[in-house]
Amino acid sequence: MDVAIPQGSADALTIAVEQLVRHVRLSATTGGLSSAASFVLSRLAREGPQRLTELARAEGVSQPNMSQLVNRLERGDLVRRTADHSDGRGVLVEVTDTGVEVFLRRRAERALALQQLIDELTEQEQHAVAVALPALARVIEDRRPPRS
Amino acid sequence: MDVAIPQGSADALTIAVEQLVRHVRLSATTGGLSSAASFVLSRLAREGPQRLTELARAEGVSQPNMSQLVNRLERGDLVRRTADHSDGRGVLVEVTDTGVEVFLRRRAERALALQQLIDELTEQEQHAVAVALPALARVIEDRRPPRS
DNA sequence: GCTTATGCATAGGTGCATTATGGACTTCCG
DNA sequence: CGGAAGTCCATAATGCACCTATGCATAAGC
Repeated sequence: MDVAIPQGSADALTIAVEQLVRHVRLSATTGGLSSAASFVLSRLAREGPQRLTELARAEGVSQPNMSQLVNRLERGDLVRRTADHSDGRGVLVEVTDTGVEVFLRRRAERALALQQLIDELTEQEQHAVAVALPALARVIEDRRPPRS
Repeated sequence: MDVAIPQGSADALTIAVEQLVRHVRLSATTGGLSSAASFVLSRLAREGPQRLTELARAEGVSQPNMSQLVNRLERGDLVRRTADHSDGRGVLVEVTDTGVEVFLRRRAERALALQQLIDELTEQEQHAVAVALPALARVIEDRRPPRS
């Protein structure tokens, strides 16, 4: 069975990405805030209260999933459900002060962990990372156009 | 609430990483082989049959988790449990032909998806990605030293 | 005002992770 | 040799993150 991986190939990069993904997910446990939860808090902090369905679409997950996620966040006093006065069906999700605080702390922790990784790279590699990661994030963002 | 992100900072890179993580996880569903499963198949294909505990340690997950994961893989005919004749307690996990095939197909799919992202980058950014991702994978690998 | 569409919650299922626990086997040592 | 200790693995119970299917409530259309 030939599973060898040519250096620098798309396969090699794929494996590197998966390694990175796994590392982030495993180290994410510390701090008690999952990746999904962090994304939601980040969005709410950036853009203010939002409709639940809006959140689900923006995060690319199903509406029931977002309902559950908001439930968990609500249990931890990180977000709050409020009524939408302009639409009796709607629910506005709003980040709490605690939520902002926890989110910022977690983001700092993650940044520190990433920095520790980056510190072990050569200078050239560090520069490559500073270019590559935002570039990838950019095309990922562009790829999910707001299907309003 | 100030959640602004300075360009190029560790925070910005952290967010880029999380974007990448989310993208991979969302696109991972297609193909029916999770990240964890893929890692195990990859290792078994590369290194041959291994002890369950060995796998768990190598992948950095708990032993019960690996038990369950092997159960699921076994259900899908992707791996096989065999007895370790030199140790009655042990279980050797072995990838099946189907497992290798499925794994290779999935890896090709992921590589294609990544390639599509990379194709949208500038040439300079592409070069940065080719340097940065393997470098990060390397330091992540180094960071999990074999605590025998 | 009735029908249709939308927003959300709930139920039920899967996968991935954890800790706690127990059974089977090996190993070590007296 | 035989009992104690350690190792390997499985199971149980729990939590999060995802899904589809379904149903209720409200809004919007005719």
